[in-house]
Amino acid sequence: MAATIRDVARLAGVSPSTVSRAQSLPGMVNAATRARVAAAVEQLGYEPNRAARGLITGRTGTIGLVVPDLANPFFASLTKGVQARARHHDVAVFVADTDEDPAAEAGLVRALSKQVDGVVLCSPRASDAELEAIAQDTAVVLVNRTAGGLPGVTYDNEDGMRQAVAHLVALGHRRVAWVGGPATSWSTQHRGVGLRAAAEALQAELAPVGNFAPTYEGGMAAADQVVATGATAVVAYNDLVAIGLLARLHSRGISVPGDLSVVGVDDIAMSRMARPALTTVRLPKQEAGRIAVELLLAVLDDPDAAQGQRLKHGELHGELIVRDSTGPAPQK
Amino acid sequence: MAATIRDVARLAGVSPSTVSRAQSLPGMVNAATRARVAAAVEQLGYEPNRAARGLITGRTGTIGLVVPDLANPFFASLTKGVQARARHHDVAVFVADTDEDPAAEAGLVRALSKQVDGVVLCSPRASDAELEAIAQDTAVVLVNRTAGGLPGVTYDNEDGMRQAVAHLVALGHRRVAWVGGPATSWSTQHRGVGLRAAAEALQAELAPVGNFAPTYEGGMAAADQVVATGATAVVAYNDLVAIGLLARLHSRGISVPGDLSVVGVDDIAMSRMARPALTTVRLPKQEAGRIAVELLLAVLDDPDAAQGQRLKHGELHGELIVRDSTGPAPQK
DNA sequence: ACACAAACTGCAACCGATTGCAGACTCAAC
DNA sequence: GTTGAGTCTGCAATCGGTTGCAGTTTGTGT
Repeated sequence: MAATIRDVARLAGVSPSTVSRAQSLPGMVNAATRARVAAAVEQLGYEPNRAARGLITGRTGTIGLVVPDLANPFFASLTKGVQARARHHDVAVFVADTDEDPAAEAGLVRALSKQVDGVVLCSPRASDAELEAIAQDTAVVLVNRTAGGLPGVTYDNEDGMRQAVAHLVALGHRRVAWVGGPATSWSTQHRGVGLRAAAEALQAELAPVGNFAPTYEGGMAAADQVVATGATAVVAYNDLVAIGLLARLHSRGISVPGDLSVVGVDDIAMSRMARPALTTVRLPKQEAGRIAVELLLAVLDDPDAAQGQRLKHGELHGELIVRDSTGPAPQK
Repeated sequence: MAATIRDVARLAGVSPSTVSRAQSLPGMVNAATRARVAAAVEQLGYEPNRAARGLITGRTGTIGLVVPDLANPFFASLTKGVQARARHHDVAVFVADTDEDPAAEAGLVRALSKQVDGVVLCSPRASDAELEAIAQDTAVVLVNRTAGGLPGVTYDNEDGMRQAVAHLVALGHRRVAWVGGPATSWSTQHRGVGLRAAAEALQAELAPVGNFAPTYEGGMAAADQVVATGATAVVAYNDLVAIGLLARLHSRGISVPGDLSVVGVDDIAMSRMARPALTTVRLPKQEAGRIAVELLLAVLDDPDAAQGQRLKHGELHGELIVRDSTGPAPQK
């Protein structure tokens, strides 16, 4: 069994209170005593039990992270960012994966909320009302989503889409297909809006082909519909979908970018390994994770800031990375 | 603030003890009382605080998971397996990522150990002695590694490598290069042993090119050395490395599988998306995660089983998935 | 109506920490 | 030698649960 504060106290010949203070308020205890305590701590390899501390202080030094799918590299990177930042603040992270199941979301947050100080919720599918209800009794920071006045970090999807469309239009494309992700996804909606706005501004035509799973399979499923639109370029919800498109287009003998240009979103590691390497809007994923942690810790330090008017919100910008999957529009 | 057991007790008009028992030992409390408690629980959305329970029972219902790199799809899948199984047992999971830093390992486990019942350690780089020391005061289950008599789950690397070599030899390859992963990696060692044994048995020649980072970059870095060996086929430490090889070989104008056949290990999602699609030894990743959880829970239920003689250990088998990156050896 | 067992329920102690408060000690000044 | 201020340290309460033990009901047999 691991050492408790009492074991340390006994060994150092002081009371548990003194041990506790020696750790957290060193100035308050005599240097000689402090040294004895430090020696005992060292000898026993003592680490305070955060759970117990949490009961008293209300701060467990633990946060939760809820993501739709850890196998999606986008969320894996984001998780790494959260991890890294959390460790930097000496905070532990609970990770939960909803498996893209909206129903599991609320339950997971509820289950988590008791054991953590707050939760980072990524790309939640729940309604605004549900999210605000959750935020009633748990500190919440959203990622890839806005809801009510909840603090969060998002990407400027409109701007990213504008970059993508501008790139395609410059290459001579006039008709651009759009493969959306889950219909309830905030990102899908905002990317759709951004695309429509950009298409209008740049006098291109947008051809949405509907909503698909945000996966490789989703892209495979969407490919033929994309071809049927007669578009010369396509923007996919994310890179996974774009790579699925690439695969299906390849097997149908459609050349990329010769016949069709493909643009993704995210810039996951896989994208530069794709053949052809994928042109995509790079989103700073780890950065988003880091900011989410900072936001959450800030909210925890001053809950009123979040409840009141000055809500915190970070917005990150994507950057178009041009690779080999986009090229001049074919001459008809 | 979330509801506590006292709130529920007050609302139901009973004592906290009764609420506690109504939850855990339903048979011990009157049906009518139990119903009142259940209603109160429902109304308040009460969930017991695991941390507090853990102080008494010694079981927090939480386990830790330590992986080298969450951005590596292999570990992402494994994590999903752990998650899923843990949720099934109503156990929460702390995930920590060491960023492939062996020094961080022990520290993370130490930090985790106070807040969890046990830890699943994936592909640890620490020495056997260090691992056994850790296991002294924390229940540990290893994945991709054996050490002392610690319980764990591993893959039969020898058999997987045998399948790969047999496949290559059948295609006429006689000289096979081997790109190893981190030198301290248990998997690297066992795959190396398996390859040597298989090569000897099948009268092929093995050309090891050294140790590389288990990443896409590692593969890029190894490619030219592989070519220099004059081998007609190469087995890579994992799929990430294999895909890195593919990329560098492509840019050097070396045809796969025309000039060189490439085999990976893991079968991550990316592998079937690679061009050419990667032949690889598929390892059941989520399965490993699930088994690790079962093992850990079994150890927790009966610690002596692990300390004593009947140590638990799971071994999984890989399966060669033949895709397009392997073909007949070129005629010289 | 009374005794007695069985079935419930509540009291109080406990887990491992933190922290307000008060007591003990040191030391200097009068 | 007392007094007073200033440090340091320990006592005890507390957090949210769990559980051994004892007390209260309830129901049954006579």
